[in-house]
Amino acid sequence: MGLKKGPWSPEEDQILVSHIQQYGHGNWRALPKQAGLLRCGKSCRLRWTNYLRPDIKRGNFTREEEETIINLHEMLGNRWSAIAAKIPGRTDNEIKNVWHTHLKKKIKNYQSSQDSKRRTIISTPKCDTKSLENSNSEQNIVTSPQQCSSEMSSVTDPSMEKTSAKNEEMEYSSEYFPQIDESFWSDELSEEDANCPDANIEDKTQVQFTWPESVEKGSKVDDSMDFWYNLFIRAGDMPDLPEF
DNA sequence: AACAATGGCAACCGCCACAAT
DNA sequence: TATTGTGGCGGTTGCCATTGT
Repeated sequence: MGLKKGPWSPEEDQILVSHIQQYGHGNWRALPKQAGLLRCGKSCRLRWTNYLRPDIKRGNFTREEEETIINLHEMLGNRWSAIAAKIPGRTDNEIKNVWHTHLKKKIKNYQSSQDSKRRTIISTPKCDTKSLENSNSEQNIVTSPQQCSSEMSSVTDPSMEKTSAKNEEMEYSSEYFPQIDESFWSDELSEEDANCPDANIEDKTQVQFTWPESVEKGSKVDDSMDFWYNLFIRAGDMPDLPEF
């Protein structure tokens, strides 16, 4: 009753900081009353942990921090507090925000450019694209590991309904997310990506089968290679794979 | 210059886990 | 064992600044 909400004023910040410096924050619920703040304890705790704590690091995230977030998110998912615990001076809220506003988009763009680079399907005579088509009646092209894996899951469980949220989850799934390289950190498409020969191709069955040069044995891309390998096995033909 | 659309971020909300009673 | 209080977490909202038309 009568509690203030919304943005904190500098005066409120000052009161909270000096009270915590003097008495600590043993009991958040009791704190605002003791400090003379018209805020709920929860609001005080959030303000302190996300903004006023002396060990908070302000300013833009460094490239190393962003990379750490991406790697940890790959391992931990949306466990922001666990991720924050590994990045000194950053809060879970801040990391969550930077993920949703910057990194998610970056990853999406990067994935599409990488998918475009290693897009499948085979123009060599050894590859039987017809059988690929037959194995997938709805679409005659498999454009990405993500798309493929979702389609395969629908094969194993045709009744399964996928919501858009689920699809988005698949889209951002890192199962086939390759190691990031320099191009990831650019907001612009690289010249190479922009000129990617299959970017505008209409007949995607004619797309050349290539692995990106950056792929190295032992990288996470190996998982997707296994995937493609299995797919070709299913399709009944196997293209020549490059040596590493 | 005015308005609309978009993005970034701080703050709030609802839920959950856990400890104390 | 059930209830209550508290802190913590992740998802969401809403404000404000910036950008586009």
